[in-house]
This record gives sequence, structure tokens and C-alpha cells, in this order.
Amino acid sequence: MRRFLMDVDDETLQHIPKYLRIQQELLHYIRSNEWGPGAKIPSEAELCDQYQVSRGTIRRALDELERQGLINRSPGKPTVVNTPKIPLLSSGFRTDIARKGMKPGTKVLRIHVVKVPPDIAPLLMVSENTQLLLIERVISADDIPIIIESAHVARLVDTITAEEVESTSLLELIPAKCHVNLARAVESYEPIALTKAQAQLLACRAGNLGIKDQAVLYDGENRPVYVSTAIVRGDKARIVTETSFHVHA
Amino acid sequence: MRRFLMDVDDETLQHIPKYLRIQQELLHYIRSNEWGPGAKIPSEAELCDQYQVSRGTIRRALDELERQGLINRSPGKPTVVNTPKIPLLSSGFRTDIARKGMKPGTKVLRIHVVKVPPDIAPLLMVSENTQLLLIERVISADDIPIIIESAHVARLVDTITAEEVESTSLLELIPAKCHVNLARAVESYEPIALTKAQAQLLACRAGNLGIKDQAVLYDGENRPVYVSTAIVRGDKARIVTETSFHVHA
DNA sequence: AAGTGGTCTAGACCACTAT
DNA sequence: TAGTGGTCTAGACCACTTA
Repeated sequence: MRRFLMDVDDETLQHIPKYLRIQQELLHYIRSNEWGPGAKIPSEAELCDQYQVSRGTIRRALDELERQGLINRSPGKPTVVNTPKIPLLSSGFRTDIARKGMKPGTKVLRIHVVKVPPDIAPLLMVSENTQLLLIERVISADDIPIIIESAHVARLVDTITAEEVESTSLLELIPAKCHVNLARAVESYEPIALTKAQAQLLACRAGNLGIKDQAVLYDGENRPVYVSTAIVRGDKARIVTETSFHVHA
Repeated sequence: MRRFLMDVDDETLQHIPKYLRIQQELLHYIRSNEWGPGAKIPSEAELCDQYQVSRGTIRRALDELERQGLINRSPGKPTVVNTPKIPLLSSGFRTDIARKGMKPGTKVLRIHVVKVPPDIAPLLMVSENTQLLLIERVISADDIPIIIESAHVARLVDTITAEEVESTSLLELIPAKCHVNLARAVESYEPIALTKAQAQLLACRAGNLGIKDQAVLYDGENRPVYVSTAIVRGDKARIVTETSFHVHA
């Protein structure tokens, strides 16, 4: 049987909400590897008994651990501890490079022509009603889906096939199709909570943490070529970039 | 008075939880600027009436909007819509460059010698009991705290003052003090939920989204010089990087 | 003093998974 | 069928802010 630190309740110090104390204690069991990857944690009913709190309080503690990608919950099944994150090389190579001895995979969702979304238009410096090629795919490592990538191509190209997208990096494919060279990329990263639709494509749960990585790729004359918007699962990957510094004189 | 889409409840389609429908509807009012930055949203009690649900359900809908940085809640005060994110240039310059016409600020928390933390030791290639200089500071833009930065310096330097840290970029200061040039940086980004302590330093709320940006800086001989760990507020900033591609032949 | 958001309880019903 | 997690309710008390 587990011994719970909560029993050692000094009651002396400040007033920390129960759900936070419980969350921190459960976190400790996971961090210390007392509950290793794949381990079942006690059911919500058991935790209610052990901590003598109501189910809402237990669930609130677990919610946070789930959002941080530390545990996996699903209806009908026991809650288990998740496996650690894999580093994912981005920027300069991006995408496909999910090899750390892992099997990369690409599944094309759609390749079609759409009206440019209002947030993408200014990035590509095109007017509002322009038609663009949109490529959407899911990238996986060892059959675990990791990234949803949506690429809006500024120049209209009609001969990109799903097979080409599945076998080549967009960083090579798109410049070749457009007859340009890529010279520069500007990327922005922001943390997000996954929507239901995103979570479904990534086989994880809505509300989990992720990163939205939006890159604008430019040619040698500084004209935008395409915009890639990647939604990266925060529980399975972190984004890694490498920079070289120029020598100042 | 607001008209709420919820009233138009087709009841025909799938079964979406109430808290999600409400969340999406509130999101719509914010996105469409019907509720602009700074606007007060209805109190929880009012929303309960309007949607005919219990307070727990309303709070669950608001929780998600808060974590995404779209609204600000605090006890005793009405909940208001947040202002949009500022882009934050990183990688190559990093840190201090919070100028977009905004006033940059630095507050030094601590400069002291510590035993190297177990997660930092391998990055700096030092043994477990090494003593390192640790610099901790909070960086702000227009007096809004944005980043908590902790830098562990591999080479022991005893003459760094708070004044120097407040007036100079670590990217210039540390190499100068250590008599080396920086040649390379490897950064990793991952989404996090802010802890209570982090939220306190950043004057926002625990559980909000953020990015943990960990950079290892190397000198010309590929020896690690220092590790910088930055916790960036996700509701106020996004991280922007720029990359140039080398020409292949 | 009244209103706000923050925490917590003790129930309930459901869909899902295992056996 | 029993147990699990997912949703929801209708109360309650608190600390805090504002008038």
C-alpha cells in the first residue's frame, strides 16, 4: 500500500488548496519513478478514500497532470503514467526529421485549393480572395502521431501528389515545384491547448499542451514561398533548434 | 443584452458537452471582437442564468479560456478580456530584444553560487558536485513581466554584478567575463503550464500556458559555456526565430 | 454590505471497458 | 455486470474587491 505524504499534514503553514497539494504529491510519485511509465495509478474512487476528499477535488488534481502530458486517461480504463518526450529537430530541417532511431511516417490528409485564410494572407503578401494550394498531413514517429502540418503555398502548383508529399520533405518539394530556392525562414512558437479536432488527429486528448509552430519560408529575393503551420504534441515531443553565431569582426 | 447562440440548440447533431459549447461560444465573442480587449464579460452568476447551467459548468468553460490567455480572472474583480500577444525575438539575439517600441526592463532576482542541478550537469558536461554561478532575473516589456530567465554558467566567475546583468545582454556579458566567443546555440522549446511560483514572478496565474525555452551556448571549440532556461508567458508573448539557409552548391 | 471569483462537497447519471 | 472515467448539479463557505 502507498503511504501518502498528505498524512503528514503540518497544518502550520499557509493555506494551499487541497487539489494542489494532491497534484504535487502525485507528481512526486511520477517524477521519482515510484510510478514508472505505463504504471496504473489508483482509481479516482481509491484516491478519494486515501485523501478523504470528494471526487471533484481528485479530478482537478489529475486534470493538470493530464494537460502536462504526464498521465493518460480514457473512459472505462485505468489511468496510466505516460512515457517521456522525444526531442524533435526543427528549423533548418524541420518536420520529417523524426529520426532518433525512430520510424518516421507521413499521412496526407488533404491536398486541395482553398481561398487564403485571413491570418495567412498578410504573411504571404497576397490579397484576400487569392486561391492557394493547401497541403495537410500528419507526421508520426514509431506510428505515434506527433505533428499536424498545414502548408499554404503562395504560388499555385497543380502537380503535387500525395505520394510526393509522403516521400519528400516540403522543404525540398515545394521549392522544386515552384522553381525557386529557399533562403530564409521566420518561425514563431506559442503554447496552445489542443482543440478536440487537433487531439483527434494526434490520438490524444483535447486540452493537452502543444506548440503551434508557424514558419514563413522566403526565396532569395525575399518573397514568401509558403507558410507552414505545425501543431506539435507537447506530451510526446519538444522542439529543438540550432543556431550558429556570426563572428563580429 | 447579448443573444446567445446556445438558444439555437438544434439538438440534432452529436453530443457535445455543455461546457465545450459554452466555451466555443464565448470564444466566438472574443475572436469576433464583440468583446474587445479590456471588456468585462458577464459574471459567472449571470452566465449561469443565461445558459441555464450550474456554476461548475460555467467555470469549466472559463478555465480553458483563461489557460489560453484569452481572459484574466482574479478574485473579487470581474473577469476581463486580455490584450493580444507581443512577438518576442529569440535565438541569435534572445532576451533583451523586447523592443517593438516597448520599454524593456530587467529585474535581477539572485546572483549566487549553487551546486549544479542534476538536469543541467550533463548539458554543461560537468560532474555532479560542481559549484556554478547562477543568475536569475525577470525580463519585462512596458513593465509587464514576460520572461523568467535562469542562467547557469559553466566557468566560475566572481565579478558579475546585478548592475551589469541589468544593463547588458547575457549573450555579451558572459562571454566577456569568461574570455570566450560564443559560436553555437542549441535551444529546445516545450509547452508548460505555469507553476504557482512562476506565475507569481510573472504576475499572472498558475496553470496558464507558457513555453520553456532551454538554450545551451557553446564556444568556438564546442565547449558549453552556459545554459539559459527561460520561462516565457504564453498569454503575452510568442517566440520568433529567424533562420538562413545555406546554399547547396 | 453586496458582489465577485476560488474551493469543495455529496450526490447523480452516462458511456465505455473489462470480465 | 461491475468498475472506470466524463459530465453535471445545487448547494456551501471563503477571501477578496468595490462602493
